[in-house]
Amino acid sequence: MKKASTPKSEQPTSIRKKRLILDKSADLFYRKGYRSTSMRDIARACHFEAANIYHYFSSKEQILYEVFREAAEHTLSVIENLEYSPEMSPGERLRCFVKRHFETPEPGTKPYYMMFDMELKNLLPRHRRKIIEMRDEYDKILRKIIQDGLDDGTFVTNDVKLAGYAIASIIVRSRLWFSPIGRLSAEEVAQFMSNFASNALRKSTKDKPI
Amino acid sequence: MKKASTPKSEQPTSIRKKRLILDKSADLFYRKGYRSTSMRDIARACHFEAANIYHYFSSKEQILYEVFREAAEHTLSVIENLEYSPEMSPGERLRCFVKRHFETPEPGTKPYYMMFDMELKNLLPRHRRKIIEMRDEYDKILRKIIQDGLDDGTFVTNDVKLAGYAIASIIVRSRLWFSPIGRLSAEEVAQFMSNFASNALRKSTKDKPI
Amino acid sequence: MKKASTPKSEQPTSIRKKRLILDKSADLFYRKGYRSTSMRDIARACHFEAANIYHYFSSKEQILYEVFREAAEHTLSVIENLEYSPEMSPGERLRCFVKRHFETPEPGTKPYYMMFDMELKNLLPRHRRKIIEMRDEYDKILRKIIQDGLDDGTFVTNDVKLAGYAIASIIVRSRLWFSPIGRLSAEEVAQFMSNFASNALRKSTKDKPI
Amino acid sequence: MKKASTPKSEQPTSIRKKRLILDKSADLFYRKGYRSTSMRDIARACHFEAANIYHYFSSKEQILYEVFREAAEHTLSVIENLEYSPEMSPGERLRCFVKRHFETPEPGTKPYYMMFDMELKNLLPRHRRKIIEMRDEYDKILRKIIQDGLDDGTFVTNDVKLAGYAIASIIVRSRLWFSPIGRLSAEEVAQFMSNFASNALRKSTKDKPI
DNA sequence: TATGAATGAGTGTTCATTCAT
DNA sequence: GATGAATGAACACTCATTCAT
Repeated sequence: MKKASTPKSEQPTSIRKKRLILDKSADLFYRKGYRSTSMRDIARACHFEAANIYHYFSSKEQILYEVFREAAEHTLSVIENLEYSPEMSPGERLRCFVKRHFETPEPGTKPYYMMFDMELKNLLPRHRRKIIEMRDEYDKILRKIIQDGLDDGTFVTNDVKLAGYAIASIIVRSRLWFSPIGRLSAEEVAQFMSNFASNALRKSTKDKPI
Repeated sequence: MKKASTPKSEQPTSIRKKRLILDKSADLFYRKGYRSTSMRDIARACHFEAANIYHYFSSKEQILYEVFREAAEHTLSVIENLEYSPEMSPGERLRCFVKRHFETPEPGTKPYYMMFDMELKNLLPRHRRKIIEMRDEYDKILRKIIQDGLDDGTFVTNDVKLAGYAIASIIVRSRLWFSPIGRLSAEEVAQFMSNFASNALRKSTKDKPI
Repeated sequence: MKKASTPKSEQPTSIRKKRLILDKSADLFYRKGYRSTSMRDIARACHFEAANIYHYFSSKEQILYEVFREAAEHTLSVIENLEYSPEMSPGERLRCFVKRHFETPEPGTKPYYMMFDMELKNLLPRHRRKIIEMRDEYDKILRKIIQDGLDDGTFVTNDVKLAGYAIASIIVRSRLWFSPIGRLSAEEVAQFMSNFASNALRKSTKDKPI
Repeated sequence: MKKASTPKSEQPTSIRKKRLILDKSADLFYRKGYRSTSMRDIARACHFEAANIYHYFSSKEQILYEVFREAAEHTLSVIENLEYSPEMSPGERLRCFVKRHFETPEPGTKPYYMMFDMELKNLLPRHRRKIIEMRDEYDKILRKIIQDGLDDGTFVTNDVKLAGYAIASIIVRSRLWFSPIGRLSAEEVAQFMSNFASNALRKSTKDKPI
C-alpha cells in the first residue's frame, strides 16, 4: 500500500473527504445499523451538511457498498498469500490465517468483520453479488489450507467445507465481541483462537477421524 | 363454538393471532431486518391491517422483544438440564449441547439464532438487559460443562471463557447459514460441529495444553 | 327537577350509565380538551370498553353537545327567574345573578363554565347554533337586569351590551381559575365579584356617566 | 443579492419563512384549535409541504410555544412601563393598561389574547412554566397599579388580587369577542372597558368600600 | 466545493367507529 | 348490554435525495 508512504495531508481534499465519510459511516453502520443511520447522522459525524455527501457518493447504498468492498478487499489482502506458500506448513498457515485477522487494521476495528454478515441484505443485488464473490474467494483460501493439511496428514476432518465454516465463524464472532480494553489483548485472543482451530483439526492416534 | 373440537383451534383466537404476528415478524425481521420491516409489512404477512397489530402488541419494539425473549427462553430450555447431569460425562454433555441447537424448533428456523446477536441494539435498554441476562445464563451453562471437563481431565484449555465463546460462535453461525434444503441434513451438521468442538478441547498426549 | 326526589339507584341503569359518561367526559374535556380526549379515555374513566359508549351516544361529538347543553340549561335555569322579578331591585338582581354562578352545581365544577367558550368549534354547526341560542338568551337576561337598572336610575352605562359582556367575562373566568381549595371560599369570591360588577355600573354624583 | 434593495426583503428568507409559519399557525390554532390543526394544514396555509416546516421548527409543539412566547412578550412589552411611571396617576395608568391591549398589534389579532388561556395544556411542562412566569409578571404589574391607587386613595378594593383577575378577565375576553368589522371600533371598546374597570375601583362618598 | 431549502414517500402510531358475538 | 376485534383515515414526524445558489 502506498498510503503509508504518503502523508495524509498530501492527498487531495476530495480523497480525504471520501476517506472521512467512509470511516465515519463504517463506524455508524456498525454501531447503529445501516437503516438506523441517516445521511444527516453521517454528515454530522463529518462536520458538514448532508447534501455535501452527494459530491462524493451517489447514494447511501453506495457508501455501504464501498465500506463492504474495502473491508473485504482488506481482509483478502491480508490472507491471500497463504493460499500457496510452500515455505510454511499447513499447520503454520492455518495459525497465521487466524492470527492475521487480529493484527489489522487496528485491533479494535469491528466494522470490518461485522460487514461480512450483517447488513448484506441492504446492498443492491449486483453489489451483494460482488461481495459474496469475495467471500467465496476467502472461503476458498481457507479450504485450500485445510485441504493441504489433509493431504499431507497434518489435519483430520471429513468435511472441508464445514471445517472452513466453523473456523470462519470463530474468527468473525471473535472480532465482534473482542474489545481492546478488555481482559485480553488482541494477541492473546489470536493465539487462543488459532490454537483452538488447530486442535479441532489435529490428528489423534486414539480418536477416530472426524 | 366449534373451536374446541378442532385441535388447532383450542387456543383462543387472540393467542393464535399473537402467535401469527410473532412468527411472521420473526421471519421478516430475519429476512429484511427490524428497521426495514414496517408494521404494514407485518400486517400484510398476517393478512390484516396494521392498526390491528396494536391490539396485540403495544409497539413494534415490543414485538421484537417478544421474538427475542421466546427465542432465548426456548434455547435455554433446550440446554439447561445439561448444567448438572451427573449421568453424562462432560464430553457427552458438550456434544449434546451442540446437537440440541440443531434439533429444534424446526431445523430451518433461522431467526432463533440470529436473534442472539443482530438487532439487539433495536431493543429498549431494559429489554436489552433482560435478553443479555439470558445470554449470560447460556454462557454460564456452557462454561460449566467445559469446567467439569477440565476438572475430570477430559478437556484441555487455558481459558474457559474463550473456549465457550468459540463454541457458541460455531453454533450460532452454523444455524445462520444452515439450510435444510442444502447438501447436508441438520443431523449431519450437528454431528460435525459437536465433533469439531470436542476435538478442539480434547486432551492429547503429544500436544501441550492450549 | 325530579332528580332530587329520586334516589340515584332507583334510576334505570341506562340513565345512570349516560350520567356517568357525561360526567366523566365533561371532566376529561375540561382537563385535556375535546380533541385530546379519546373515546378510550372516556371508557377507561367509566370502567368499561369504548364500544359500549355507542349504546348511549351516537358519537363523540354527541357527548360534547350534551355536555354543553346540560351546562347551558343548568346555567339558564339558575338565572332565568331574575329576568322579571319585581320583588327585587335591579341592584339586588345583578348581585344575585353573579352570585348564583358560584353556588352551583358544586363550587369546584369548572367544566360548566369553560364550556361556554372553549371547544365550541368542535360542535356540528346545528349543535353550535343551539348552544349559541342559549348563550344569547343568557345575555338577554343579563342585559334586561342592566336595562332595568338604567331605567330606574340605579345604574349608569352608555352601552348595555358591552356592560353585559364585561360582567359575563368576569363570571366565566372567575369560575375557571377559582379553586375550592384556594385562599378564598366560593362565597367570598362571589361576594367580591358581585360588588365589583355593581360598583362598575353604580351612579356617582361626581363622575359623568360612562 | 437584490434583497437589500427592497424593504420587505431585508430580512433573510429563513426568517421570513419562520414569520410566515408563526403567523399562519397562530391563526389556525386560534380558529381550529391546536389539536385540530395538522402540520399539513399549516403547510397548506404557507403554500409549501409539511416536511419543510421541520427546517424551521423542531416540532408542532415548538410552533405553539413560540406563538405563545411572542404573544406574551408583546403583551408584556406594551404594559411594562406602567409598573412605575410617576408622571401618571394610578387612575391614568389603569386606563392606559386596559387601552393598550386594544391598540396593538392590529385590532383584529385575536390569537394574542386567546393564548393566555386556552391551549396552555398542549405545551410541554417546561414551556408551560415559562409562559406562566410571564403571566405572573403581567399580573404583578396590574396589581402594582391597583395597589398604588389604593395607597394614594384613588381606588377602593378589599382584595387586590381579585381586582386584578377581574380586570384581566374583561380584557382577555373582550379581545376574544371583539371584531374590527363589528358595531364598535377598537377605540370605543377600549374606552368603555377602561371606564368600566376604573369605575369598579373608584371611591364613593356614599358606598362603603368593597 | 458546499449548503439551505424543499419534497414525496414512508414511518410508527392513534383514533372514532363498526360489527359479530 | 357489553366487548374484542377490526379498519381506514389521519397524525406528527423522518428520510434520502434534488437543486439553485
